[in-house]
Amino acid sequence: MNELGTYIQAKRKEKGYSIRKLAELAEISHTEVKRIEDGMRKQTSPQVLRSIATALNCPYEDLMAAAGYIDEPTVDADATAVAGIQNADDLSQEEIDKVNEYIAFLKSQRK
Amino acid sequence: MNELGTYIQAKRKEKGYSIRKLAELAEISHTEVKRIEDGMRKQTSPQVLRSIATALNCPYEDLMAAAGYIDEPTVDADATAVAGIQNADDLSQEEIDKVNEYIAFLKSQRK
DNA sequence: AAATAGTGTTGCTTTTAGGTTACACAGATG
DNA sequence: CATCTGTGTAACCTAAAAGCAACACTATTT
Repeated sequence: MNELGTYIQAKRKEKGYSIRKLAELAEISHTEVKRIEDGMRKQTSPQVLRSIATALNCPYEDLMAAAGYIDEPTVDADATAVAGIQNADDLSQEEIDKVNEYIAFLKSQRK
Repeated sequence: MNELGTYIQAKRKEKGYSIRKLAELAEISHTEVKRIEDGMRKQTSPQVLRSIATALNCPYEDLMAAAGYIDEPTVDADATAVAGIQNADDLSQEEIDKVNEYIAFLKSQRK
């Protein structure tokens, strides 16, 4: 079983779905779900991955990454985006370093 | 002709390649290149797109986006990622606000 | 115990991505 | 003029993705 199959099966069982239930939600055949989980597909189409991602309510990018179609979005990249830090696009390297220092300072001040 | 086909053909002609030359560089059949350019493929595989991107020396992500497989990387999202701000994933809202204030302060100090 | 519904699994069929070959038309070269 | 070489295009074939139908097994229900 490959990475994609492992990922999908884990998510599916986590949700308590049967193969058929997931297939129904994703509007694809249940045999296809099984074959993907078993790693019997060399090139599962992005279209199908998108359907499964929607059905599992998990990020499409994760499935694409598990399938080897894109690089894993780095944790740091996502984290900073989620964090809501604004207007950091045109900072110089010195300024970035200062911001990172400041973040470290803030964390050290936590009680 | 769809977006992907238009993009690839434009890049190909820009490089002065014939259909056959591009196919040779990408190590796929020239008929497949033509069909993709003509938009006769519903689901061109990411594998093939990767080969074409390499042959054309253009970003794979652009082809994936043109095919509708991924979203165009948003400028803002990339900007914060590129900025290199670290360990901001677990900041509280107050801390984020302070960081944003600090960034504004740094910018105001520029001469 | 028999019927029913749910589960995973497997063979068969259809559809389509991709390759191989061949065609028609140009321009260059003998 | 005839032959090669490169261009795009189209017909045919193969392999793989995806769907359909049926199987075996379990658990529940009548």
